[in-house]
Amino acid sequence: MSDCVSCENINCLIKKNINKVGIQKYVTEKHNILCKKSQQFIIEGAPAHGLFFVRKGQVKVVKTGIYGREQIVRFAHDGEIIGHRGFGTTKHYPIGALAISETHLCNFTNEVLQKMLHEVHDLTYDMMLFYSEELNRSETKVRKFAQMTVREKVIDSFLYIYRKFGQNEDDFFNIQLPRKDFADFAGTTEEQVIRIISSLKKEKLLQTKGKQIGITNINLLKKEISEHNFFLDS
Amino acid sequence: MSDCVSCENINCLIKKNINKVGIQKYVTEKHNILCKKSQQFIIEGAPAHGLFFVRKGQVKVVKTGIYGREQIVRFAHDGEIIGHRGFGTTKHYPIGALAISETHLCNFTNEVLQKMLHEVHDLTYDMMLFYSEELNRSETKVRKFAQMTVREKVIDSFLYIYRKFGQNEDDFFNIQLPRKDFADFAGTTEEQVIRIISSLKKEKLLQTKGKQIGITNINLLKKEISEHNFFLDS
DNA sequence: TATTAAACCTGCCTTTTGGCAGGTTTAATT
DNA sequence: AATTAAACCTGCCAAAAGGCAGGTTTAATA
Repeated sequence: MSDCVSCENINCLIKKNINKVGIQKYVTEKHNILCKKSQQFIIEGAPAHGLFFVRKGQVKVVKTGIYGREQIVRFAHDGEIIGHRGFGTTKHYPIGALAISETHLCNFTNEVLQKMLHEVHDLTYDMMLFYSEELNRSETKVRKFAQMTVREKVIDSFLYIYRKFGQNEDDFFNIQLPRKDFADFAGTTEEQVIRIISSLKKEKLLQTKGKQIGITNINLLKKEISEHNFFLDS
Repeated sequence: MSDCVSCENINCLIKKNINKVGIQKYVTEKHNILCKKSQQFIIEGAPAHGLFFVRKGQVKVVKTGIYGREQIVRFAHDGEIIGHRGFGTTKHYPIGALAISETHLCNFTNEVLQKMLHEVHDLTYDMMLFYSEELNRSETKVRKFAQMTVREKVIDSFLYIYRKFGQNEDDFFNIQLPRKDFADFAGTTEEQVIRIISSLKKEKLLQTKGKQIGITNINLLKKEISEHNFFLDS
């Protein structure tokens, strides 16, 4: 059983505000959910029934695109919010979400959340700032998609995964994703990703071992993006 | 001179909350600014000195992209917010903004804004919802850029301009933009836009007269996008 | 361990997109 | 009205990206 006081996700907005007056009674109303690997816990288009926080685990957020193509919006792990896009005027989730590995979630229903936000103003303010940052990230992504070559987009995806999940002592990502997922995240096809991985291996920037992928020369890889491309982050 | 009470932009978040307690003293501190045509009032990368509201006029929001390519993030007119991307953790504007036609702006400094948001909680809540909607729009745009063909992206841009600015009695957009701006907005090149305009004219979906562009068959044009593409909006 | 399915890889070709060059039209200025 | 500059247009070709086919490897399962 998880209460927010003992939670160690210090980047979680609830945890950050856990000592504010009025929040306690709402926190006791949250639900704890356990998701098995590849289990979907938000279905795109379904009525929004609240906000999720990743207590521990790995999640991918997806959106059905044109011609039914799947688009991976982002990946998330400990402390991060999922389903905030369903909050606001739209009463349906615009995205789907599923656990990549076994994942513990905290869920606040929309009713609880709404009451909480109207009472705990510091939390509302933090949420506003959070959305504001998400917006900046998203618009950076728009620019990337509009202007990067496929090679750059794929490299950018690797750097994103590196930043977010890190690598183990053997220099492989701490998360296992099929090539197809990188393609859906970078906005290209599986074949292109595979081809670019091949090139990057020849250039000694990347290594693979079965499904595992790892960056062997992070600085050179970063350089390839940042050359034309000042201060991007997401 | 403009005070918010007599303002007719009912979609403006300040106007919407003008009767809430505590807001009046901040509203008197806003500045009124008049921009001439093509005058830039936000410079990308400059320290953020507050939020702008369009009282009356037409604005384009730009972002320098890769290889120095210009990306048009969005267009704005009466009642809309500009510069909200500079609010939050970043202390610099991530975007630039300039008037397309003569434009009256209202400006709140960051200090005033911050105080106001900490006192008028309904405004903060509305701002949060606003950001949330902007985020959804932005992510829809990511998907478009990732998956649409150039033709679809250009058509989508025309529909966006049509929705936002409308057309006059002769069926031309109520805003004049060069082909290059459509390209920068759609994420392609001027030549492609020109080619697609040519095709659309032959197909009797579009008309032009000098720089002016207008949609002559909105339903057919919409259909071309919505065919593969359920419920997109932005 | 043998079998099977899924994921990965590569070569080949087609389609899409981009960029240059050089022209025409339009609009602004003198 | 003549000049000039900006915007617009088109043909041509090169580069980039995508998709198919058929193979290999890897991992899961009986």
